[in-house]
Parts: sequence; structure tokens; C-alpha cells
Amino acid sequence: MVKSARLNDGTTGRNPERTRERILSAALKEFAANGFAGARVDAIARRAAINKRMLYHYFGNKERLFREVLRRKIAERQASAESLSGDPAESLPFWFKLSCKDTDWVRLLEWEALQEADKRLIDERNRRAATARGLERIRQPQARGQISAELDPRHVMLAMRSLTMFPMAFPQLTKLIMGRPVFDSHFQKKHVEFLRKFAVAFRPTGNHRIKNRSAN
Amino acid sequence: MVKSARLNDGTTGRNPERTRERILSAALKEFAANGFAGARVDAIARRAAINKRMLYHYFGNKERLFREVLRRKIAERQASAESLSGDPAESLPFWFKLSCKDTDWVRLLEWEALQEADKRLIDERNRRAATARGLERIRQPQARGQISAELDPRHVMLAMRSLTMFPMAFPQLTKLIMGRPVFDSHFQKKHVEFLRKFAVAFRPTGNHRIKNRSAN
DNA sequence: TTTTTAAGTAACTCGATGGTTACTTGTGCA
DNA sequence: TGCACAAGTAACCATCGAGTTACTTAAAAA
Repeated sequence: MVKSARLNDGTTGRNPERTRERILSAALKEFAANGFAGARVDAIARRAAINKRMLYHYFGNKERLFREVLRRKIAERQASAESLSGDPAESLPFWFKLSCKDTDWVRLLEWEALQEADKRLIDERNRRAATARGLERIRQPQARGQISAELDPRHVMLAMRSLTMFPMAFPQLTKLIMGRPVFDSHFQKKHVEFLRKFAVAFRPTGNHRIKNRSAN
Repeated sequence: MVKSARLNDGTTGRNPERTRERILSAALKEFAANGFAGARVDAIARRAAINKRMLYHYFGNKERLFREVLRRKIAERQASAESLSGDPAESLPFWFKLSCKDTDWVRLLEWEALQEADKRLIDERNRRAATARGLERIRQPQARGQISAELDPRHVMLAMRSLTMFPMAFPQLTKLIMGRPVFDSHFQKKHVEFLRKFAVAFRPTGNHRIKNRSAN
């Protein structure tokens, strides 16, 4: 037969790479939508258009698949975090927009908060390191006088995460308060404006800025 | 028999009030811990130390029980919201401490965010009204010059909710950032301090405060 | 070409779970 | 006193869902 020659990277016949990939992306959707416990292996298989058995062939079981999905997503996220300005008036809108674009991530974190609260974190080493780098990206602008040095960088980070993730994490509350769904682009634009204005909260106050400047 | 006289309010024999109450409080725990889909009717029955059949006797089915649990909790919450100062330096710590004390509520909201995102809210009328009253409690301090009138009260409310609920809603992130569990009382004390200090973010800036004062 | 191994499929198992059936027992009221 | 109805119990059922068995088929190595 002619077709058996070199079709593997195409769309026909067997293709382990493609199958693995389809399972992973289907699983991401399913886990983000329903959490680990709520996700249905059959649903993942259907979404990926593969036989359920293959999922066990490639990933062993539901939990290992979940860990793999999470690991990949974490890596993807860390990439987008690295290059970023120290000015809260830019970074707050940036993080907020990212949450709006990547609802799967927000939901995965939320499921994790609810379901694996007690168990130890997946990919913990990696995430600790990323958090430490994130804190460094707050201390630098503090030294430069862009963020008040009076504030503990950890609380600053927590506050920034809060302000930028909360609306997506609690869409029903956002809708209740704002009168518009979180996905509404008008709301998103307005909230970006609000965050940009609100960012002054992190800036040094007049007297302190002078104190910091003179300390250099 | 002597004992059949007037024991109903006691601990022995039949007691519909008590049974209903036990089911409701067991259900609150179970739903907060596992969400609607994850909650097990058998587990609720076991927790309440009643026969599973009674649960259907009193509440019809799992969903109606859930709605009743939520309705009660919402009512309880609204009560504690009504009397409250307009000064963010007081209200932010107040709401944060409330979240710390009432984790069940935070978790119920979080399950709702994840699971009933599409369906319309339970007890919606009531919650809309409470939200409107909440917005009023922001407009008043704005008029008094305690909160900047430059800020849209809805965004202010959203930001306040974010800052006060987020740490409890995402305990794993809080731990990652702070190095201590959310339940740690030292963290809670420090975060209260941070919020009190950070509350100036909502206050009018120098020039605007003058403008507002002169407007009265 | 043959053999070996990985990719793929259909049908099954078995425990868990929401809800029900069919029953017994205590209590307030005529 | 007895009767009607609510409170309460145990065993059951149908369905669903993670994981498995037992098989076929493509493709790379020998």
C-alpha cells in the first residue's frame, strides 16, 4: 500500500504524539470545567475522540493524568510571568487581563483550593521557586521607589493576586456587584481603568518617597 | 409509661425539630466540604446520625436540601453585614476576620462559582437587595469624605471583597506566598495590620479631599 | 518477510450513590 | 381507648463511573 510510507505526522493512521496531545488538552478542559472528582474519564475520552483505554495506556490513571495537566499548565504560566514591569499601574492590569484570558487556570487553582486543601501541592518545588522569583519582582520596584518599602512584599503579592484574580474566580459575585458578567468586555475595560488608578495604593506616600530617595 | 409525658424537647424519642436541624447543620458541613456534586447523601445522614430516608422525608431531594442550606446561610450572613462602619480601615479588617471565622461560607461561594456558574443564582432577589444595600454603605462614606468619590462604588466593593476573601478562598496560594497557613493566627494578625494600613488606598487623595470638603 | 512491540478497540466488572419500597412505631387528637 | 398520620428504619434498585480484560492491527526492527 502506498499510504503506509510516511504519514505519521499527518492526520491519518496511528500517531502517538497527536493522541497524547489530544488527551491532555481534552483533560485540561474537562478538569477545569469539573474539577478532579467531577471530571469524567469517559468525557475526556469523548472530547479527545480517542478510546478510553488509551488514556490509561498513556497516563496510567486519572490522577496521574491530572498531575500532568497541572504541571504543563504551571510551566506555561510561569513563562508568561517572567517578563514584567515593576510598576503596579502596569502589572495589575496585566495580571487581570491574563486571568480573563486564561479562565481554565483560575478554575484549576480554585478546584485545587477546594479539593486538595489538605494534601500537599502538585509540583510544589517548582511553584515555590516561582513564588520566590515573584517576590523578587516586588522587592526590586520597592528599592527603586515604585512600590512603598513600608509594605511587606508578601502581603503586597497577596493583595495583587487578590485584586486581579478574584473577579474571575467568583463570577457570580462580580455579576451581582457590577450588574454585568465578568466576560463582558465593557466591564473588563472599566476594571482595567480602575486597577490602573487604584495602583497608586502601592506607591510610596509623599514623605516616605523622600525618605527612600535620600537613603540612596 | 412515665417517659412519654413531655420529652419532645429533650434528647430522647421523636423530635422533628431537632432532626430537621441536625440534617441542616450536617448538610452545611458536607456541602461546604465537598460541594453539591461531591456531597454524599449517606455522609450527611451519617453526620446527622439520622436515617437517610428522613432526609428525603423532610427535604424531598438533595438539591432542595442544598437550596435550603444556602438560603439559611445567606440570611445569617446578611444579618452580620448590616451594622458596619464606613471607614475602610475598620471594614476591611472586619470582613477579613469574618472570612477567617466563616470558612464554610467562603467555600460555599467558591463551589457556587465553579459549579453553578451558568444556572441562575439561588435566592437571587434577596442577594441583589443585599448587594444594593452594600453599595449604599459605600456611597455614604464617599459623601462623608471617608472614601474617594473618584472611585466607582461598584469597583470599590469588588476590590474590598477581593482583598478580604481571597486569602481564605485560595489557602494554598496564601501558604505559598506567606509561608504560613491561612489559619495561622500570626498571619491573620499581620494581614489585619496590612489591610488597616492599605485602607488609605480608598481614601480621597489630598486635592480631592479638599474639593469634596468644599462641595459640602 | 517475519517477528515483536506499541497503538488501538469493544465489552465487561464492581463498588459507590441518589433515590425508593415496604415496613414499624410513637404521638396527638376525637 | 383507639385511630390516623407523622416519624423512623432496613433493605433494596438502577445507574453511573473508574479501571480492566481480552482482543486486533499498524509499524518498526531483525
